[in-house]
Amino acid sequence: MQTETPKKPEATATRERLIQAAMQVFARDGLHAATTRSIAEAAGVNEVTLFRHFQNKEGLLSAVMVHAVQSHAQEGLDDQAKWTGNLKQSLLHFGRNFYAMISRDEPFLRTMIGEAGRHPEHAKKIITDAVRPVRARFIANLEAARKAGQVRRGIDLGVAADSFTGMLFGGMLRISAGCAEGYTAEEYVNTSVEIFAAGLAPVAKP
Amino acid sequence: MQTETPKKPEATATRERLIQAAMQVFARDGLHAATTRSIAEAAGVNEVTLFRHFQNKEGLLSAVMVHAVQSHAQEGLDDQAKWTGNLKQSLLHFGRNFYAMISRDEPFLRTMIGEAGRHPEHAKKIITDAVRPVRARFIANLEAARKAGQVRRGIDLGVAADSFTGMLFGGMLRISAGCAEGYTAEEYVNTSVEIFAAGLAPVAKP
DNA sequence: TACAAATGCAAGTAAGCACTTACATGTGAA
DNA sequence: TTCACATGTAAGTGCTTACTTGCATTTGTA
Repeated sequence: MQTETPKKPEATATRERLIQAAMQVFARDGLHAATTRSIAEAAGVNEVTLFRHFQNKEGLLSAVMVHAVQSHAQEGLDDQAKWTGNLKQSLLHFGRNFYAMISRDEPFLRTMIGEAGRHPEHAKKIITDAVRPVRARFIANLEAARKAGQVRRGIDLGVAADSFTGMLFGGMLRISAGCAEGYTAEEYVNTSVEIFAAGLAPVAKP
Repeated sequence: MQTETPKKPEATATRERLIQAAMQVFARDGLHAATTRSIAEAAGVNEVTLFRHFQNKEGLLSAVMVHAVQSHAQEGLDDQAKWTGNLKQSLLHFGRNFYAMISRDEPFLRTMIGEAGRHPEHAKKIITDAVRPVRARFIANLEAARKAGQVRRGIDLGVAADSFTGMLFGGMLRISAGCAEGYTAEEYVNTSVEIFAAGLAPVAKP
């Protein structure tokens, strides 16, 4: 029994297969309804192997969270746009990337939202380690845009950043649930960016 | 045994107490983790009484959904503002009411979002019966504002309406989870409305 | 008073759950 | 060859779950 620190590379592979499977089953069935049996089955290993790698179901969940945060922290780093030019273009680029990211992990995010009140420590970890850096760089970009005269004053950029991502997030939840009436995800992002960019732009002096 | 159609008024009262308790326990523990035992305990009745009123747990959940939709459909009707005057004021009034509403039912909504993929029929019902009428009137109000020259052209008002409510909804999720950094819910709504109103306003001609 | 509806109470069922124990099998390195 | 590591297999533990059955008790009504 090796639990938590496998020596051989094949053990590490099994461990990662379990984490991947757990992420999918957790997202599909919910944290509570997901059974260790079904997770092991999805990973193609015996249920006992699951308990040899992780002390219990909670330990597996923690490992899933760590993995989810790590895989998210590595992306979004390819955003080296200028943000000092056309604000609408920059917002559109960021917004599309952001929407694609949250849309890809929609089932998992949905489960996490539903369970956030029941597992505050995991929710906090995701926020702290995964969304905060993305948010910080977005805010910094907005500040750069403001210095370039693209954003008017009198608006808290931290709140504005959360309004923008919240708008995309709320829309993604609606659209992925099939409750968007008469428009596509792309149209939603485009229109949202259109409104938001105009809302941030300095007022035109007559 | 009477199941589903009580004759005496006291039976109806018991049934409603069970529905109220179920709504709370479902929201607190999640649809799957909530047990019939704890629901009956929260309602102050015997567990057997629960099964005498509803065939099974699923039947209770359906009754909860019907009740939630009905109670929501009755509110929000006190919005007889003009919408042809100051757009920002109208949006602020609507936004505050909307935020207060979703904030009050936050645990329940959170659970529903998490479970929407697992119970599509219930999610659809909530959308169709509860959010669609509110959305329709909001859109109609935006159209009235546009006719009054308060909203520029070239923007799909259906998408805009969903962007606005999505923005408030996404912010509510963040704030209620304690992940808002350095601002209150009121500041969030104010800034969101500020940006959104400016984003919808007609461009100032030089 | 008699009756039926509504509830409580005690007990139990069958199934599923997380998790454990004991033992056999395969594999790569010393 | 040997041996520790990794996994599989089989069986079982104790607990909880949704849900049921039978019977006693209250309560409004005719």
